[in-house]
Amino acid sequence: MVRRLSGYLRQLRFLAAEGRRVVSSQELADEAATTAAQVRKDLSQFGSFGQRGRGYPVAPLRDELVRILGLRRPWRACVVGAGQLGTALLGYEDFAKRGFEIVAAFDADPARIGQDVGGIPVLSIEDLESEIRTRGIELAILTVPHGPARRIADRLAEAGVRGILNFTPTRLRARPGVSIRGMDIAVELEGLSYRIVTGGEPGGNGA
Amino acid sequence: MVRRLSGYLRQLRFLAAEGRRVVSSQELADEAATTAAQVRKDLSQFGSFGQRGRGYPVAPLRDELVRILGLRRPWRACVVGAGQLGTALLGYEDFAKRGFEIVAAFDADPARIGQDVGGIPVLSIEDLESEIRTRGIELAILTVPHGPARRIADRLAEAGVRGILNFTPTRLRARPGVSIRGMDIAVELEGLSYRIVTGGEPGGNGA
DNA sequence: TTGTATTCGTGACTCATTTCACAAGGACTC
DNA sequence: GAGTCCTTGTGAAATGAGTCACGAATACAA
Repeated sequence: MVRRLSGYLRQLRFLAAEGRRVVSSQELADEAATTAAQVRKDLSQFGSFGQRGRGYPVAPLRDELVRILGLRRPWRACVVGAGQLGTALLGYEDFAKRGFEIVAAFDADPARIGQDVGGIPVLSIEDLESEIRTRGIELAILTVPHGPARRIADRLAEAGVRGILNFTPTRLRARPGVSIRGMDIAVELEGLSYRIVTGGEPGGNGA
Repeated sequence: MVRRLSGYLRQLRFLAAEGRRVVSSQELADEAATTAAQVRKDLSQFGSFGQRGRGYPVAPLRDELVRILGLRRPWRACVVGAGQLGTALLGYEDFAKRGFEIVAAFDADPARIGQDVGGIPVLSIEDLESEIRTRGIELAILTVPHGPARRIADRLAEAGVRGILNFTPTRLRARPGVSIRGMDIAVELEGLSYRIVTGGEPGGNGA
């Protein structure tokens, strides 16, 4: 359901940039691949933002969603593991626009430590805890190999990180106070495979 | 639910490599962050693979899941967009082990076309349709910028690709016969943000 | 062989999500 | 200002997912 809220927010930002003032639940639904009733139900959980007969005011609803999703101020994030994938993510400018500021990367390889990737410093994994504290890092994107993944996730939790986006194929232990979200690419491909062979409906999950 | 099946499969492969012969629903549940009853329900949808009083035979159940998930023979896949992220994915060896063979990459940049990334050729996006047909490519991992994303997705569908794993922040139109799965990193981060500010339980989605 | 301990498979139940249907409220026309 | 057209907000119904509880089948010990 939060996925859908994200979808509405994206569309609202686009509409606001276009100068649109109001939007109907139907229009939001089309773009987010859901139904008008679903949009209204989703939004009504948090309040009554629309106007009957008119629709939803674009900018105020966008701001409301920003608030609901906890994006009023940018999150300070880091990438742990400056390998190929990690480095690719460091160059991803969209993060800043969407409210996530990547302020550091960490790696164990001395050849990489001290480098600057698009203005983001690559720090030593040895200093993980202290750097997280001094830089006020709240989120971590984990792109290390399977081997050290669990241990590093534990260290991140210990250092006070609030959320981890886990790109490793490792299932992390849940820790109180730390939200974890997995992004295993192979798992997603398996999901595709399953849908194809079972002939399920194509659309499915957010695209 | 397919996500859980993937989790069981991963664990079963691990157990098989260790030489284990049988495993209980409880044990599978622990590793996949679910319950024993859930495991049994999930598996019973496809048949009766366990033995009462003993558990599930590891190798046969693994093979059964491989079949259910459509992984009996490897899928032929390509990466479209050989930028930072695309290149990173080309180097990801786990794909082969999990049943996905990346046979080509596509890009529009002449400087990249003709290169070889870890044995995988970077082809011209102009030849997308013909190369997909001659190489028998069935899946595409889309890592192009927002601008051309929709058009390229349409071309992929036109060329007969069966599934698209969409890393772009663009919502693709559903096309009959083409399964689409979105992996928008910012959306996932927003999900983390929401869970943190609302104080929801940490564990949540697969890690 | 009998008894006890396991563990699967499954129907019944509960809980959550989604869809439906429609009254309430506002805009717009003539 | 009366009538018509939209569109939201929301209870109620329908659907789906997950949990529970227990019978059936097996292993193992005595």
